[in-house]
Amino acid sequence: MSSDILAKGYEPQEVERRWYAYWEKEGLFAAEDVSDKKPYSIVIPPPNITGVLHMGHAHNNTLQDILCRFRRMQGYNVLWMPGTDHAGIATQNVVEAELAKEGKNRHSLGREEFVKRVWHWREEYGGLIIKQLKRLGASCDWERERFTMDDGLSAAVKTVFVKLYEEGLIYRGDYIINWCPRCQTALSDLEVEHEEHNGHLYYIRYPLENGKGAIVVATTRPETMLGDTAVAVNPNDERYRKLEGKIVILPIMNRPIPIIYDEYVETAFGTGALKITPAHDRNDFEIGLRHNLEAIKVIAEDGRMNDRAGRFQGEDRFECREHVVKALKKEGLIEKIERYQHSMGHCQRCRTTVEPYLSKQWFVKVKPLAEKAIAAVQTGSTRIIPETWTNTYFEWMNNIRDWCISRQIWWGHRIPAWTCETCGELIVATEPLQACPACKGTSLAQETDVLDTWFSSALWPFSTMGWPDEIQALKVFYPTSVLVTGFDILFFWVARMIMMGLHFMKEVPFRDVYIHALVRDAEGKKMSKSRGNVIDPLYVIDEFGTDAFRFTLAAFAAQGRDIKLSEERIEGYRHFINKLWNASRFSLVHLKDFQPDYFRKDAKHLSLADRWILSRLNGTTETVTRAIGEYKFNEAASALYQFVWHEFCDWYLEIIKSVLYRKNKVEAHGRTKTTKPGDYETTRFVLWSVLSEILRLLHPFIPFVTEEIWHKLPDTEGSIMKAEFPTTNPERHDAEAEASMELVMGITSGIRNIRGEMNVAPSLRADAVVHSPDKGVRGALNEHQDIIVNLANLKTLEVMAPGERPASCAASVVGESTIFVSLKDIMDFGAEQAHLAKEIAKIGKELEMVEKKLSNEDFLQKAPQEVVEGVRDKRQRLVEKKNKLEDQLSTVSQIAADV
RNA sequence: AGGCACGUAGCUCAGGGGGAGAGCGCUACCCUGACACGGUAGAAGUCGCGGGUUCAAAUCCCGCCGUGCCUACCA
Repeated sequence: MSSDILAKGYEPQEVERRWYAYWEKEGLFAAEDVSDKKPYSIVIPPPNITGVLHMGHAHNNTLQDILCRFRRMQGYNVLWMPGTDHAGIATQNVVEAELAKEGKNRHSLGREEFVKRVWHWREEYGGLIIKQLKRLGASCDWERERFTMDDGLSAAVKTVFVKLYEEGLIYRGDYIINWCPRCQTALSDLEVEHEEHNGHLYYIRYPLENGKGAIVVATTRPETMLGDTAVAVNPNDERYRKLEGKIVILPIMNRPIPIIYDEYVETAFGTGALKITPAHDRNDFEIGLRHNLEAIKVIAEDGRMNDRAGRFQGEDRFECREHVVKALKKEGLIEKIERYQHSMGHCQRCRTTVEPYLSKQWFVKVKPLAEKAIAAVQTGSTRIIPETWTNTYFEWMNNIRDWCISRQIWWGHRIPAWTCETCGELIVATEPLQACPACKGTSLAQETDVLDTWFSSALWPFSTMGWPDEIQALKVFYPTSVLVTGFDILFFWVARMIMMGLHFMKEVPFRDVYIHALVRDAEGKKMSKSRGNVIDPLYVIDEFGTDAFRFTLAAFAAQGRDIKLSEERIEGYRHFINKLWNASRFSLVHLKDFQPDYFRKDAKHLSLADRWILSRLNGTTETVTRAIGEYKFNEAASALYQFVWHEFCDWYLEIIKSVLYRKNKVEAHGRTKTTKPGDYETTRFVLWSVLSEILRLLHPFIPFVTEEIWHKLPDTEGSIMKAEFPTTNPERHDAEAEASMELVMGITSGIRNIRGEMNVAPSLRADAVVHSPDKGVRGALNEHQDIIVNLANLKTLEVMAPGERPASCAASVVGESTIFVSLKDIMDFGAEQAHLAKEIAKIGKELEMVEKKLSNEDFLQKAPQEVVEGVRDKRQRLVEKKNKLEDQLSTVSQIAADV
């Protein structure tokens, strides 16, 4: 494109739409299955098809996109694998709600029709979040988009299931699981969320069979007593010694149940006697196994009492609780009721109180898999970053329990198992069989349960790449380079991927796991619909532009700290985008008709400012490259912010204006000053180079605006996505230039400071004098005095060895130099005295601390020599500065007195 | 109950044994030809509290307080 001048204001909407379409059309997101380039791969944490883009997605995917764009520009063959998750329970709930509005339910539809309906829903709405990710600028290889229920992934799921079953790592059995009576399905331990709840502890008297007294048990769930099959006490509990072998009569049910002895019972809790309901409590179940107790289910799948609950049949479990207590009270069997706070499990999807429930389910035997997964992190095959999460990972993995993977819903991967209706044989196979291998019977009933959604997610890193087939992509891109995710799914997903990856691929699924923080509201509260404090990413994008949004997320992404987001903060970074836009606009005006090839050969006579900005650019490139490599996105972002705004814009552009304008026949401030021939073109060359590299450094963070400007920049070809990410160049590092510029900037700021303090009108071009004892410093200042004159708005600047104090001026000390700004008619001696006194006081404080240090014998002896020397130097500098300021003060006071 | 993280300027946070930093906000002045979504200058912090290690602690260690989160089978 030609070097058009940029529009006055940056308009994100139009620019974003245009460039995203261009990137897609040009296939710039595509990974190569065969390539000489080094591979770099990331699999996206697949968002739920029911999801709409929220802040968590926005943050998560922005970071991934930064990594992918960065590596692509560095020349890697990047695969960012996208896709979505079928989200079993969540999606089923959504479609069921839709049906309910039509007065239907899934049972009236039947399984097959219902599943069809969900697929329809998915076709219609399931792609929404993908569209939203595109607005975020996500550079996924969309050609490869996968879905956890598509054919390939379903094949992977079946293969894994069958293999694990054959290896004895999947089994079916009757155990206590978490049951959601509303969703009517089993849940894994992880899908249950515990919350503190104000309940009661009921003390219930169970009379002894022999009529001689009773034993009192304490429980929070009286309704489960209907299914009690024992009362347990601790064998070491003196109080209950003599009850050995005794029988109690279970109230209401009038069922004789034994008193048993089990170490599990805590003597200190309640009465030290525990009612045992093996069918409705995990621990009771285990005690029941040890003592061969019957397990009586009294609650049905819908949370209502069943036929084993006697006269309470049909009542809701909580309603039943009240009625049981009432009945017990009536019989005088309630000893007391205490208020009691305890935690209760809730269904992650619908918040219903979860019921511990005895039922036949499928489980994964996790221990053997977990051991290898622990080792992988211990040995560093996979690194978890920040490291602090490894503790959490180990903690969980060491205490892991078997994973209940069967769900009694219809939307999901149906378990590939059949039961022979003739002989009862259980058959597990990837494809349906014609006949039972045991009895040759042909009446085979497929398992109706589906798998936990996370079962298919666990295979994501290799199932998306074509496994179990031997696919080229798998060879190139597995293991993936990094997984970027929030800690909330460390166990659900990350740990399980590591286990499955190791088991089936014999290799970890990712080298790094980068765990990022949560996005919260401005007060640090979790964003939630019910709180009403959510900020919609799409609103933010519309309002401020994607780039401002992305840069904000990156700038706040400090490791280990949550992001508190507010519109105000995003607005701040919109200003940065605008600043870049305008700096580019300025640059492009002056790069009109610029032909870099000519100057590339001849770019020799670099000015101080040129050498300085190139050196600083080099340092910034180094910082940014290192920081992204270490996942320190905030460091990279703030280094760029600092460089672009405060070095490039504030100083470099301001300095080169005099060169650029003169050549344009514009006399800056009406002054003309000769510069060496070729300066103009050299400056343009440096300006062009620096801007070009700034755009490339920023592109991973703010892809749209950088692409837009890139196409206006002379001598660029095609997309900035294909441009090389800047590399550091030792030749550009120029300590001397940085030192000289620091001197020049220091003197400039010093003069500006005096002007500000002494209320010199900004329009007034003042005269200034610098006294400097160092010949080198004088030389440098003389050489670059045009910079100071322009930026401090001076008429004249005189640099000389310390000598007589110029008349009617305010003074300040910078380094070894003393600066004088002539004030003539506007000299205010009182103000100058105050100004100097303030400076002296500041130095005095610093000096005091330094003196204290140097008077400490231990410090002088024990501290490293260079530290001691450093402090001595500092004292020297402070003393000199103080003396100079005091001289000035006494002179000014003298003059003030004379006047 | 156990574990983890955090407490630094009014706000949001970097930093992490020897000179307290940034952004926003605030104050003053300035519509100077890229940008008022801007410029220049300025004010502002016993780095949560107490102890310890050290010549030296915001920084390392211990305790406490506060905040947030995670894990847990005391009914």
